[in-house]
Amino acid sequence: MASPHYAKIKTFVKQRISAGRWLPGHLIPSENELTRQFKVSRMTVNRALRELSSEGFLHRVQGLGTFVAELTPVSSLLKIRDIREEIAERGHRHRAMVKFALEEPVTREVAALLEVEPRSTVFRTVLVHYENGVPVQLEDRFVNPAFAPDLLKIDFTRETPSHYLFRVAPLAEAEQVVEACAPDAFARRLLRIGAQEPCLIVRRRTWGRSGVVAYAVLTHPGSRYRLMGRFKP
Amino acid sequence: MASPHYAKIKTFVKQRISAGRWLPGHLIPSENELTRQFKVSRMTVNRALRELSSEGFLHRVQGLGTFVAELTPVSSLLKIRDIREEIAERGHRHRAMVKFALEEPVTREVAALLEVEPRSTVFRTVLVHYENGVPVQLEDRFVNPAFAPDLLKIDFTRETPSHYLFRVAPLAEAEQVVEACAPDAFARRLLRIGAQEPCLIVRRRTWGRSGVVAYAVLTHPGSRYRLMGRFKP
DNA sequence: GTCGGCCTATGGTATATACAAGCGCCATGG
DNA sequence: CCATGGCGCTTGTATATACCATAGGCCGAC
Repeated sequence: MASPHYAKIKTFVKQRISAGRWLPGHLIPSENELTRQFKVSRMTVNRALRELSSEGFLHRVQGLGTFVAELTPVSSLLKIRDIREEIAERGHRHRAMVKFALEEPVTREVAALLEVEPRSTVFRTVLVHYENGVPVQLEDRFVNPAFAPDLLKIDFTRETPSHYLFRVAPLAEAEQVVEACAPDAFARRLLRIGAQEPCLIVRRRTWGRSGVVAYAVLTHPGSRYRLMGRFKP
Repeated sequence: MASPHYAKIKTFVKQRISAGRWLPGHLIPSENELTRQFKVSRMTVNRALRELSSEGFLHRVQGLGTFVAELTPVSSLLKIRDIREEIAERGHRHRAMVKFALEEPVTREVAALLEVEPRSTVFRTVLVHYENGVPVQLEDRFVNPAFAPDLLKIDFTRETPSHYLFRVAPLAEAEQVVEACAPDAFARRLLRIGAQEPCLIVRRRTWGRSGVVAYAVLTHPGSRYRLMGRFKP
């Protein structure tokens, strides 16, 4: 066993969380309890839990105990990241459910956004992304078939549309508009939220070398998703 | 001296770095050296340096020593704009209503965000910004008085706090977190919206040369505000 | 019933100590 | 000359202990 004790405790706790045995808000064993379970000193347990807390996995309250942090994933305002990678980076489990993936005639609005002919067809994929079993993003994506003719052959439970598009049409530019909206019935059902829960909607257009590759409407439950950006002017 | 020893050591090291006295690659004093300087135990120094290392400020090599980390490039095209200018640019009328502007003791949360002592006081300004008479932003701002001692003397109906801070403490870095939330009663009343109207909340921290200048919570009615960013990766 | 103080469990910090492990230097011996 | 091992420095980890601060429940006094 090469890795130090505190690392083993961290791994133990992270596994409980990512396996869903300890859900957000769950009170985990106290330092003294873990001290007994792992037969190490309290300082070692303290270090493990303190680090997990600073990494955002746990939430500690003096006098009360240590809780599994609420799911408030933070994603980037400035970079386009694949949600699957983001979730994996947090040590969580990602799963995608494909609602549908097909070729359909464009609406006038989408034609304008994708800069394609009004009577052409585009690919449209609708997926729900889950983090540890909780739906965190409804992805409704329109793709210009000229840039990704094989898109519909992809198994989206293994590779996200976003990741595939990065591969076949490297990102040259992006535009995002962020807003808060009440969810429609479709989003409520797929994200398993109530009508009163606000949603964070990101409308994103991405460009490759020679034009608009995709337009995506990403709907997130307000309580489970945040966007973050840090920058120097 | 409210803050713990390890935090003081962290602050000391960060100041040396941000002041440019210790440049990237510089070998900083060893744990034992700092132990003597600060008259604390080695474990305390170890914690301070270990945390700074995990936060990316330092780089440690067993057997060699602790070095100031190389610069990690952060690029972005995002800008912090003064809302008054934004509204003026759209050809609309801006008006600000000052709800209050005073000095008050910090909460623990704000103390941590502003990186000030837990029992100190900070300036707090609460304003509502109107575009053509319609409320579009509730601004709740906490300011470190050290950077803007004369803040409360400003007439905020003529110059926004944000604009004043740009003048007296030039922006070196910023961090924003965006989320969608239901408005609380206070926001509902000031923004004149219903409970079911989602809000877009931007939490923004801004840095000057030598520390966190302000923390602002900006609440916008979802139907009247959007954030947009366009960028190249 | 209500208020206030006490008790206990929790996490937060600080210390002294110990040993492990990585790196560089240098003396010693071939 | 070079190789090797010892030594001293560094950071990395682990422990036992102590005391502080906070939250919440409990119980008695009023």
